[in-house]
Order: sequence, then C-alpha cells, then structure tokens
Amino acid sequence: MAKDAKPTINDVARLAGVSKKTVSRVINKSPLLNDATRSKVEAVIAEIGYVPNPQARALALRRNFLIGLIHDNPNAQMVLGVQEGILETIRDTEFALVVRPVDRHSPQLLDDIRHFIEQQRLFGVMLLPPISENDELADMCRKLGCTVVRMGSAALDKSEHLVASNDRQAVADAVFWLSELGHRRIGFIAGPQGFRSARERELGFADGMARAGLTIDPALMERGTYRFESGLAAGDRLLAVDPPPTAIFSSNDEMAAGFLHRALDKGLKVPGQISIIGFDNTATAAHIWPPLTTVQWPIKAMARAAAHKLIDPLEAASQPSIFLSDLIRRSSADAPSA
Amino acid sequence: MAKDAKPTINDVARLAGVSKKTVSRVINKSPLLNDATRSKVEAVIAEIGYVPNPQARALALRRNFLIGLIHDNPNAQMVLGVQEGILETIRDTEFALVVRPVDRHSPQLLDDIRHFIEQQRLFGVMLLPPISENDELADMCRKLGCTVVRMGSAALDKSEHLVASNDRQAVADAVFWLSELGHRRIGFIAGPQGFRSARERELGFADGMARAGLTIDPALMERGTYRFESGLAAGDRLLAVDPPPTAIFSSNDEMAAGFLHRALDKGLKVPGQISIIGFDNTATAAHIWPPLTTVQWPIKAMARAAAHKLIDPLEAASQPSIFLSDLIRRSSADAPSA
DNA sequence: TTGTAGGCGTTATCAA
DNA sequence: TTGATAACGCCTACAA
Repeated sequence: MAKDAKPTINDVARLAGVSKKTVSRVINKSPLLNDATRSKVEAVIAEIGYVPNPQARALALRRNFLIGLIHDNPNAQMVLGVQEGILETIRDTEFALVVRPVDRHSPQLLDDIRHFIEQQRLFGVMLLPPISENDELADMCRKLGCTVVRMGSAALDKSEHLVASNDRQAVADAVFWLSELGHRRIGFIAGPQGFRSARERELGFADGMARAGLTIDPALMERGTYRFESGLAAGDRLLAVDPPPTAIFSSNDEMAAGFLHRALDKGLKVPGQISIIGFDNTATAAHIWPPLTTVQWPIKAMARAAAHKLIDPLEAASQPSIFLSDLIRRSSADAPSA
Repeated sequence: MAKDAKPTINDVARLAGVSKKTVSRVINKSPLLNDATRSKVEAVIAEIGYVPNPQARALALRRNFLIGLIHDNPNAQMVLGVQEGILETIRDTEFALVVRPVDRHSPQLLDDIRHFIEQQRLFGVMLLPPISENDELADMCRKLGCTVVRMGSAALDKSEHLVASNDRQAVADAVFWLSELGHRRIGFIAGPQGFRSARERELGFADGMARAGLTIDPALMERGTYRFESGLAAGDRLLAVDPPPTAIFSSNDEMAAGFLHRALDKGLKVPGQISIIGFDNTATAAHIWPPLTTVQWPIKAMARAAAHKLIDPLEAASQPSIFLSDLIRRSSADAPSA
C-alpha cells in the first residue's frame, strides 16, 4: 500500500496470506471460518489499522450504511436529543446519521422521501412525530427495503419498529398527583385534532380524573394548536370560568407558557391560585417564571433504543419499546392555597 | 435494464449509441463535448429518468457527496436552523447532510472527527460556533481534503470559508438605541472568556457606549457563563448597585432570562424600571414575560450561503460572508420611566 | 473451510 | 471529440 493511502482488503489479504474473500468473511463475521485463520486475519487488521471502505461496501451491497432521520420539526430540543441519542449508539460503527427535515403538508412529501431513500440507498429511517403517525409513509419506506423505526406517544406499530412514550399514563399520573395535592377543579388544554399525542394526552387526562374520582367540567376543557398563542387564548377563556379552576394541565409547554402569561397578567398567584403543568420539558419550561412543572420524555434513551432496532433488526424485539416519562417537579404546581 | 432496477450509465450509453465515458462527460459537464452528442445523451437521460448512483461515484472519486455538520450544541434552534438552511441549498442535488454532535472538551475530539471524515470520505464540513473557532480543527479538515466553511461571530477565516454575523456592530447598534431611548446607566452581562462571540459582543458594547458618549461603569459589567443561572447571579449583583442601571444588555437570551427573573423577583417593573436586551432570539425569548427584545442572527440565510460555499467552491467567494443581525423589538426594552 | 472469477456503477488513462 | 480498458474496494456465486 502507498504511504498515505489507507489499507484495503487486498493489503490485509496479502499480509495475512489469504484471499480477499477470506478477509471479507472475517469482516462480515461469517460463521464458517477456521478459528486460526480468523485470528490471523484479525491480527493483521489490527496491526495495519484496516477499516473497510463504506463506499465500496455500499456499492457492492446496493445499500448504504446511513440512517435517515425524517421529521417535521416537532420541537428543536427533541430533534437534537434524538440526534444525540442515535449518535451514541452508532458511534464506533460504520453507520452515519443523515437528516431530512420535511414539510408534512407538502403534496410531494412521499415522492421527496422516496427519492431521498432511493438515492442515498438508506439502510434505515427513523420517523419522528407527528409524521411517524403516517402509515402510508412507513409502508413506503419498507417497500423501499429500508428498516423503519417510528417514535411516538402510543403503540403505532409492532414493537420491533417502535419506540413510544406512554403519554396516556404519564398524564393520568400527573393529574392524579394534582388531585392528591387537593385540587378539585382541574382544567385541560388539549392539542390539535389529528395528532396522536394530543389524543393520548386527552385520554390520560380522563383516566387521571376518573382515578381521582373527579368529574370533568366541559367548561374547563379547551383545545389549542400546540402554539404559544393558543395558550394565551385558552387562558382568556379558562380564567373567566366561574368558579375558576385551581389547576390546569396543558398538553405541551408552549401552550402552558401562554396560559401562564395570562394568569400572571390577571394578577393571579402561581401556584397559589392556579397551578400549571406542561408537557415536553422544553428549554422554555425551565426559563419561564415560575419554572414550569412538566412531563419529560426520556428522549435520548428512546433514541438509543431506536437506533439499536434500526442497525440490528435481529435484536430489535429485545430492545424496550415503551418508555415511561418523568414528571419534572418545578414551582408552577403545588397545593391550592386555602 | 431489468423491470424494477434503476437505469444505469450503461443503459443511457446503449440507448444513446455512445460510450459510457461520453455519458459520464455529460453528467460531469465536461467542456470538450460535441453539442449534438450532448443533447442526444441528455434527451435519453431525461427520457428514462436516469440518476447517477452516488455510491458508485463515491467509490470512483474516493469522495462522498456528503456534507458534515459538526457542532457542540450551541443552542438547539441554531443547530436546527442551520440544518434547514443547508438542506434548502442541497435539495435536488446529490448531496446529503450528515450530522455529528461532538464534545469540544473531549481529548479525542480531533481523532474522532478525523476518523469521521476519513471513514465517510466527506466532501465538506461545516463548523458551528464555538468549535468553529478551533483553527487546529479547521486545518486538519482541510488536510483531509475536505472543504471547510466556518460559522462564527467575526471574521475567523477567509471569506470563501466563512459565514459570520457581525455581532460587534449589532450590539453597538442595540446599545446606541438604548441611549436614544434615554438610558444613561447601561449595564452589560458578558459571555464566558474564550468564546469569540463573547469577545465581539463586549467590543460592540464598548463601541455603542462610546458612540452614545456614555462612560462605562465597571460596577455594571458582569461576566456570566451563557447559562441561565449566571443570569440570575448577575441580576443579584447588578440590581444591588447604587444608583442602579436602567438597562442591561445580556450577551445571550438564557442569561437575559435569568436576569429578568431576578428583576421581577425584586418587584421591578420591566421595562419601566429596567430594560433588558438579549441575544440569539431563542424560543424562550418569545415565551418569557415580558417578551424579550433580542438580537437575531439570520441563521437560515447564513446556512444557505455556507452550503453554497461548500458544494461549489468556485463560487464561494461570490457568496456573502458577513451577515447583519436584526434587533427583534419586543416589550422588554423601552424608554426608562421618569 | 477457502479461493477464483466476475460484478456493483462510476471515473481515469490514454490512445484513436 | 470520443471510446476501450482498467481501476475504485468490496461482495456473491460457484468451485475446489
């Protein structure tokens, strides 16, 4: 091999006194190999620091060692957390992570993604919510010979292809905790229709109220868009109800922040007069005043598990697929003042 | 070609009645080509929908059509904004974006990145602050045959390899604007030593004060860590100074949010008694109360320009490299109350 | 258990 | 201006 060229499979074969194919078998952990041959080859590999060329493998196998992360911007922290989690898993493997933000309302969504997968010959893709809820998309990826793992807030798929948080239970637990603190009039700000996460959190709210033996007052049920402004609007309405709620569960932090602003605008004491719980644990949650109590997905652990399912489909079923979320207790929720 | 197989260069050559090499020349826009031949080949390409296989090109050229995004998590919005900007530029090209979060304090930082670039045979890399300030890293990438573009807050490199915001001027303008509002006692929360952005913003503060004909009171100069908690601490000290400042420029939003909390804790009216300006326009800035006036980088435009410089080095010099930031005026800064 | 020949889809070399 | 032939580094099929 030339001085600065990287060693190839031919160098290894020559130095080990075997054929290329034998080296190839070692690399690919073929079972039918003499142990002595294997160790001899492995020794040479270690000695000269040989690393298989992923481009050549990609060409020969017609499959690239790339994992695609496809998402429509759920929230920045989540996306970055997922990227870091995937990377922790694929570090020291030949895989790399390629990202693909998309617009889920684009009419060419499927064509774009198909082209992306075909062109890059992706090994697998990870779908983030909310587009992970698109069954047609998942099917298409599979037809393209791509392993798929979906992340979501409920069991969207078989466990080999899924990592999900149990939003329903997390919300139920949080609401029940509010009842234990002494809250009786608990309101809810739902997410937009059509989002699975929104649906699960609604069900969780109902579960929690039922478990606490509380009845749901329709006047305290609002629906938002997951955006800050809709939290403001929900605040306008909820805080005008008589008698007022003493606690609100918001289906995400952004709306919770909006609601909180309205509560402070109206001079309410938080959490004395009104407690607030959000969902997501975004950076904002920790930086608003008072700091927001919120539900947090174990994003990185989920992403690590998802990456395992992706690069090692045989082990996929043994990786956990349902993850429990934590309630991060800060100052925005406490017992109602007497 | 088989029914579901993608057409290859051979199919094009056969159908057009020319050699593979000629097709290759068309693909690569070789100048020495008969126009008639070229259009004949292009017609066939369009007809059968031929797309060159990136893996094969990568093998033959010993260079992959991948752009690496290397960063140490400056802030989530910035990283995602950059990803989107790069993607807008490389959409419909054969390039893909592969991400690599790193730990800038890791002793193996350089080795890790070297291995990453060599293994994936990256075409180019984009370095985000603060690791974009690492000259040794940039040099190494170049030695590896990788084009490099750095993003930063000042002229770190030649313009072909740089996109930078003019932080110094943006801060100076913001501070001057405060003076025009009638502020005389203006404080400053600096970022941590060793960050170029922190240094530039400090210089900008001095520039703005000088332009306004104001003197800097050392008691109103604090240094933070870019973290929320350091903003709280700065608030404790700055708000205890007598006479107090009427406005504060914080070198980032997170510290501004901390400072704001302290101000509200102490019962101060914002902006009446104390105005606050931050830097970055993070999601938090829009969601705290009152909404934070802040400086915003044109992240996406910068990322688009950077991607152009990366994939088209010949045009690199003609792309802009210095970008002006905007002051996003919200409610946290206004004239001091009389 | 190991090796040989040929192919994956493209580009480089060099001659025509 | 074009084309035949040999890389690029690995894998599959088949043979030994």
